[in-house]
Amino acid sequence: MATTSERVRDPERSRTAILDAAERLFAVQGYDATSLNQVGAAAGVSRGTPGYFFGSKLELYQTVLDRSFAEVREAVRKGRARALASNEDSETILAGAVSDYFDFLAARPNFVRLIEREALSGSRLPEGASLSAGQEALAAISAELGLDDAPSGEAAQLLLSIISLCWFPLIHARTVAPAVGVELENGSLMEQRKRHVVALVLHGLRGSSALTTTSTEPSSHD
Amino acid sequence: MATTSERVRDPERSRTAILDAAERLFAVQGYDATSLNQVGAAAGVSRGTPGYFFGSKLELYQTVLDRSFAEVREAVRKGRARALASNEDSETILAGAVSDYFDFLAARPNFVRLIEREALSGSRLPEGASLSAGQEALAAISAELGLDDAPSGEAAQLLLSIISLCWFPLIHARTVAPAVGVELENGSLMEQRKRHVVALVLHGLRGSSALTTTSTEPSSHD
DNA sequence: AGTAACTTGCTGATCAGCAAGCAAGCTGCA
DNA sequence: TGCAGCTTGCTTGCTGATCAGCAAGTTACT
Repeated sequence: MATTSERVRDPERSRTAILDAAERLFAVQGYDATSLNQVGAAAGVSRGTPGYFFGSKLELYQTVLDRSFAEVREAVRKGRARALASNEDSETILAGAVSDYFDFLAARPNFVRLIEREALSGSRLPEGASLSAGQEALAAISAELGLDDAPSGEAAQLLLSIISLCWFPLIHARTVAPAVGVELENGSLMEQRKRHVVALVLHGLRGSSALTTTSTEPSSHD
Repeated sequence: MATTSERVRDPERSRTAILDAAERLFAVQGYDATSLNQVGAAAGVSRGTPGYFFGSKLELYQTVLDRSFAEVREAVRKGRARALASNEDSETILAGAVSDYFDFLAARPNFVRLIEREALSGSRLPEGASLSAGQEALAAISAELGLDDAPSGEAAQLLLSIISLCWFPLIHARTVAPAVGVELENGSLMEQRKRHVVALVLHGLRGSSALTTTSTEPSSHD
């Protein structure tokens, strides 16, 4: 109180504020379109402070990415643990997992946009962080489908389809979706979309070789 | 001497060369990261020529987009006409359409990237061009499923799922796909992905209400 | 000779990174 | 206890580079 000068020094708070601001700005505007000036202003510090804490714009960006991946990785781990501890049947677990993943992405537009921009920039994802999350998810779904090794890659293909279906409407809610007659701009319409995705995955699963090994030719297993 | 022919003047050729170069550069690098200098160089003209023909960078970009949409619209129209003229059953037509759409997108990475960047920029698509292509595709699939009016939006939801599944692997072949154990970097791996997508859509269709609840049983259902 | 098809010079704006500066607190020593 | 001197947190001035758009110039074709 007596020491309430204009600025309270708190490097941890500054660091976090800068990371939060940078994550949002990089996600919304992209890397190039975001200036350190903007990041500083949004974080309530000066133009030079992001550089002071993170060295360079690029290092700041990489720190943002790392933090996001860590969060995703943690979420996948927890989701898997919950599924393992559950007593539901495979279909119910899978339906719940798809629904949860849909909601997870919907709640993290910054993450989705950052990855999307990474993809457009042509770069690969940092192998450690992304692979560990992806492989954990793959292990979970493989186990659930009883395809632990899955040399055919069926589980991986299905997982990629689930991600595709959950991911796309978030990115293209204002572009492709309305063009084909699907409105997604409010929550209940997005819920409807989610139900369709869950149903499609379940129906696809029932008819696929993953559980029945009968539908498609087991052509070149050797 | 008389015609040193170092430069042949040909405005039509220059225009097209500039549009081609701009389409590629905008798709690969994005709007902001692409300078008119680069466009001119890639098109074999000087730094000022793109501005001379198109007025401004923004007008050049919009012309690029318009040209791309026109091509897509035409492709959808032809695909629909072909499907209408065919005598195959619904499932076969749908499987072929999904496969063709997958290949169509794979052959047009510039288009996919341009739309993706539009989505990330937050802008909507030009209503005329995108709606006409999307609604035409929707009409085609609705007719095929016997859901001409489809107040439930089932056909639109399915169409959006098809687009999601075909679109996503093209964008995320180097990001999400390898993270979950799906490699897509060569043609045969992409073919495998396509087969999975077609199978998933067909299985999902068989189990969905689209064919089983609303209309009379189609003749093909086993 | 006239006009369309280009090119080149210029201007003001923006940005990242560096370096210098300033201020807030801490540490050690009297 | 007090204060000098140092470290850390943070700001501001500067520099070289890039870019879009415009104006003025130049070349080719009719």
